[in-house]
Amino acid sequence: MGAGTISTICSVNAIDQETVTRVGLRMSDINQTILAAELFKVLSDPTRLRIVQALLIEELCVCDISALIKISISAISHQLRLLRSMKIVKNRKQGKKVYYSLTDEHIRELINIADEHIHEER
Amino acid sequence: MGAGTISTICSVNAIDQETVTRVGLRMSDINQTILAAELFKVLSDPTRLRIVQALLIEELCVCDISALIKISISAISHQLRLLRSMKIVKNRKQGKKVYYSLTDEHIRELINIADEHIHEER
DNA sequence: GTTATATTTGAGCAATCATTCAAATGTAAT
DNA sequence: ATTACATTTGAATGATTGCTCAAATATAAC
Repeated sequence: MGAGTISTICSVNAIDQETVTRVGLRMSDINQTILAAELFKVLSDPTRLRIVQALLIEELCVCDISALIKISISAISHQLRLLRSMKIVKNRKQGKKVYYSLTDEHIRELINIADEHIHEER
Repeated sequence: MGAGTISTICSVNAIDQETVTRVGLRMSDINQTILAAELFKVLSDPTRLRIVQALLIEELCVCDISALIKISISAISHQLRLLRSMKIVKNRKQGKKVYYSLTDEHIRELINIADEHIHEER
């Protein structure tokens, strides 16, 4: 037998090496892919997406987000922390309350296109 | 004490009910949010996103995708099944091979916008 | 200071998920 | 029918994740 150490990968002959290298050259950098995946991941949870959708309308405090989305304050706060770490939202304190808002409008475009995709029956 | 059964939620007084109802009226349907989250979730895994990026360039067989992305054929096949179930990709058989391609070009827009977002230093 | 309210945080838990492995299916050549 | 190759599938596993609960901050009113 012999052959390489990679056992689960296709036998060498089957791969169209020309195609693989051609496409490989046109693919973006893997690190960029990972960053993009992270961005999509932020929007991949219904709770987080709902928070973002709400903040697209106007700035809100934690308490009101919780009432609006009907999820515990603690859960909201955990998700806001994640959104903050990803630089999707920013916050400002006013008295006892903390108000959150979006840092970026690109998010709006992403959500709009996703909605378009969904509305197209197939 | 007294009050309602919801203990983790903000005490009633703190919620700005007017704000909550105003924003609530402008929010999209929760089911639509869930569908959009599902779409984002498809793109939230680096392996899946890489597959989609490759198929944006041209149609590929499972074997070549595996060689290109350097992930086992089995893992690729599992992800392709998921992508198929979400109607993101379609396939055609030719001999022993199965060729996959994208069903929809909206995906390209989503990925482009995500890339724009990433390239903006902050 | 104490009390009350608003938010954050950490640990713990159940659920989800991406991958691997082994076995099964499909397809073509001998 | 047998062999070889390409892909699919199911079970198992380790890792990640979203939520809850309890406790900790932070801020303001008393």
